[in-house]
Amino acid sequence: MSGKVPEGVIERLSLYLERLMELKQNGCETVSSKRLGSLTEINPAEIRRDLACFGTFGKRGVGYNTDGLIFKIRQILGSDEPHGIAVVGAGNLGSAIVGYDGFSLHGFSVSAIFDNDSKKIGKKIGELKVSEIKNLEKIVKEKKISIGVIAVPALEAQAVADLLVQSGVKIVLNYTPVTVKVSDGVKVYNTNPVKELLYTLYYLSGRSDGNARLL
Amino acid sequence: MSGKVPEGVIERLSLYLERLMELKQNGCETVSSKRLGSLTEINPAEIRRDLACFGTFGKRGVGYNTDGLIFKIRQILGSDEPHGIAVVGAGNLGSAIVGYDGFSLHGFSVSAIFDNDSKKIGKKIGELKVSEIKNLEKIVKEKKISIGVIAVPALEAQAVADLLVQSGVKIVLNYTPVTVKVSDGVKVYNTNPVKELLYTLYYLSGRSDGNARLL
DNA sequence: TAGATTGTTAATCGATTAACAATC
DNA sequence: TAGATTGTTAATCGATTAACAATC
Repeated sequence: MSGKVPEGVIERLSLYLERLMELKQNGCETVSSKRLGSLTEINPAEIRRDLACFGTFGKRGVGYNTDGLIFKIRQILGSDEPHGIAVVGAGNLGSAIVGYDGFSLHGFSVSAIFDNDSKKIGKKIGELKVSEIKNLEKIVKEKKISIGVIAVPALEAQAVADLLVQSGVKIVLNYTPVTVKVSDGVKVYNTNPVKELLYTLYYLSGRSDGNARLL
Repeated sequence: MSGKVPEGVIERLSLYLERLMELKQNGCETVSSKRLGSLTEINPAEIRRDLACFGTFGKRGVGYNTDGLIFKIRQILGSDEPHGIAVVGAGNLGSAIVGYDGFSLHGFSVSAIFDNDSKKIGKKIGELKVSEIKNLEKIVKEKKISIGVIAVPALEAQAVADLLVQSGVKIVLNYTPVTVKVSDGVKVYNTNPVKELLYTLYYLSGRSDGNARLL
C-alpha cells in the first residue's frame, strides 16, 4: 500500500466521501464498490484500487462499512481534524463566504473575518465580528488558522496573500481574478469561474464530439 | 488533426490563453513553445502536440504569433463570441458575481440578475437592475443568454436550475453546496471550495510526498 | 455450501515525452 | 548558410480496466 499515489486518486477520494455521506444519511450501513461506482460513475475496480493505496478497508463478499470508510477517507485527507478559515475582505463576497454552509460537514469553519475599512470593523457578519486587518497575524496564530480566503479587490490580492502566508496560513483560496504567488510549502487555489466556463464552452459548441467528462 | 482530443487538452488550452494574453500585454509578438512551457510549467512538446490537435499555427524556426494564437484558441474554445450570463439571487453572492471583473476579458458579461424578493426587485447592483424571477425565461430568451449562475439559498438551488434549463441556458454555474441535476445537453459546474480544500489538505498534511501538481 | 465482493495481478489503454526531419 | 523551432513519429510512462483467486 501507499508507495506513490496516482494522480487523480485524491480528487476521487473526496467524491467518494461526498457520496458516502449521502449514503450514511439514507441509513446505508454497507456499500459495495459496485454501488459506489454507479453513484460516482467511476469504475468499481478503480475505486477498489484507489482505496488499496491506503490500506484494506473492505470485507470480501460484503463490501465496505459506510461509517468506517468515511472515517478512513477523512483520516487520509486530513479532514478528521477541525480547520479554521480566515476570510479577508468583509464585502459582498466575504459575507457570502461566511454564510456558506458547505464547510462545516467537513470540519472547516470560518473563525475570523478581516477588513481595513473602519466603517466595517466591529460590525457583525453572521456570528462573527469583523476584525481589523492589522490584527490578522495575531489572531491567525492564536486561533491556529490554517486556511486563508482572499475576498478583497483584485489590486490588493497579492498583498493579502503575503500577509496570510507570513501569518502562517498553509492554504490560500484566492477568489480574485489575478494569480497570486506564494512561497513553497503554501498551496494556493486560484478559483476561476472563467476557466470552467471556457472548458465547458468547448464541449457545448459542437467543437467536440460532446462526450466529455466534466470536472 | 482533430480526430479525438485527449483529456486535459482543453483545460490546458485555457491556461495557454491566459499566459498568452499576459505576454501580449507585455508587448510580446512571438512566443515559442519553450517559452510558453516555462510560463505554464508544461512540457513544450506537449504544448505543440496539444495545438496540433486543431491545426498548425506556428512558424518553424520562429514560434507562434501571440495575437494569432490567442485568436485561434478563442475560436477553438468558443470564446470568440460574446456570452451573456444570468445571475439568479441578488444577495451578497449574486452582488459579488456581478462585480467580478474576470469575465469581460473573455467575452463573458453578466447581462441580467434576478431575485424573488420584492424588496430587491428594481434596485441597482452595479449597472444592472434586479429583475423579477418571473421574467427570467422571457429575458433569457430575449437576450440569448447561454449561462446561468445559481446564487440563491441551497434549498432553492434545484428549482432555479430547472428554471434556467427550461429557459434555454446551456451552462449552469452552481455556487450552492448542493449538487443539482439537469437534463442532458446542459452542463453544470458545481463550484465546490470544499473539494479543493480537501484535495489540498492531503498534500499539506505530510500524508503524501508533497510533490503534487495542484489544479 | 453457494453467492458475493474484495484485493491484486496482468493486460489494456491513453497520455506525455523525447527525438528528429522539415523548414523558417 | 547556420541556428532555431516547429510538427510529428516513435518510445515511454502511468493510469485505468479486466480478470480472478482469496475469502467473507
